[in-house]
Amino acid sequence: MSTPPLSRLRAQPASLPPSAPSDGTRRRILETALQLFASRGYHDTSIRDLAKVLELQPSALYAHFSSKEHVLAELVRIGHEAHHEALQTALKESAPEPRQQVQALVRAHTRTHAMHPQLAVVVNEELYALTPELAAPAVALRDKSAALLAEVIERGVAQKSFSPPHPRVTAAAISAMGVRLPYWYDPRSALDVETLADVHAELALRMLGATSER
Amino acid sequence: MSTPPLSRLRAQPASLPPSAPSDGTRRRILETALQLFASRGYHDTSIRDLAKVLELQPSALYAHFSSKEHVLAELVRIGHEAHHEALQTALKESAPEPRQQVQALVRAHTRTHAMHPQLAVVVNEELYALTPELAAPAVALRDKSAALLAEVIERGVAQKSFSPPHPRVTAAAISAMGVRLPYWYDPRSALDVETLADVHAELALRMLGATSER
DNA sequence: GTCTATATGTTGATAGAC
DNA sequence: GTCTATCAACATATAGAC
Repeated sequence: MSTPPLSRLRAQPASLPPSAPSDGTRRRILETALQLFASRGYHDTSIRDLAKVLELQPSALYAHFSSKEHVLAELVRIGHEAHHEALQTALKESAPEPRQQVQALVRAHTRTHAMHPQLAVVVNEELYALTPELAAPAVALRDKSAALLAEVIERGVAQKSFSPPHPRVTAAAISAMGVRLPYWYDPRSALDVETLADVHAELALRMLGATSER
Repeated sequence: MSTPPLSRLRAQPASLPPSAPSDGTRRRILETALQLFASRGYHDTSIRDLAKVLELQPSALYAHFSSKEHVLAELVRIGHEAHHEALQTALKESAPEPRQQVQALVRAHTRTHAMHPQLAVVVNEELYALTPELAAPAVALRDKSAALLAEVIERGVAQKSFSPPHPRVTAAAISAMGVRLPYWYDPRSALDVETLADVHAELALRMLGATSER
């Protein structure tokens, strides 16, 4: 780890979604690893660093995870599953019109990234530190999540509710708003998450050429 | 480095902007480091990995850079300077109206990220691997670049050419489109860089509530 | 499930010859 | 400016006692 330079992410308590294990030590390891991986990166965090913060001996960690890589894989799994489930739930609870569905998807996407910024960063920046076998389930979920938005946009274009300048590029731009959030948004700022989600939903509709009608 | 898992970035020839040193070995080191840092990350690339690709002994690198960190620092410097200069030039050559200036800034931002994707990734993901002293000049340039866009938006809002739902969040969303480009855009695809830049400029104007009038 | 102790390989960086 | 050789520190992971 060497001496701490800049931190990649604003310091804040590591936040795991409720789907994470509730068990004692295993959860503590995941939370601490999340904090360290998010601020210094996976490769710059050693098993020793992790054990030190946990006030355990390095060897004790191997009673809970078979390798450092499996700790990361578990975080990546949790992150992708929480994100995908949030999107699916949002879609299911939304009215069937493309306009409302885009709003629902964007709000869920934004909320997830704003409320679990460390997890978002680790999932996005450290996925490629995993062997293809361990990364595969996450990559599959990623594709499914992207398809949810793409399909809604496609439907909106087909029924002329949307008129984006380029559907694929616009979908990427909409996704990017959320993905970049952890790097500048401070959840303790005056701007609360729900307002932020509303603004992102409005920006998405503008990009798609749909008026907001709220 | 261990065995290559997934690559972080689509494989493609490392592309340094013209401002990089033209000299022989020093430039070769930078190009190779850029390729490796972009695909595997700084901390997962060893001096030995770098030397191997260059067909040099590890010790030979120290005749050109005083440390591994200084190689990264040089890449980060080149990347930030090229980006900032592109934005400044775009502004200078643009008409003075906020609408045209936003188009110019977004086009330059997008071109830079599309044409030098590895550099963009390394600059954005590995900046925090540097000690604060080595990172400081880049951080300063970053702030100046962000201010260029913020000021144009502010001016457009003041003179009622723009009506973004939230100027700061909208500025972040506009920037995010470009920053996320390297992760999905393939410069060899049918979508050429100038078309992409046009689409991003149009999306930015839509977010700002300015009609395009092209 | 935690500890002490250690095996085994890799790391960034340097010394000194040519 | 490159080489060979090497140092000291650190890495992940394991063995075996309690």
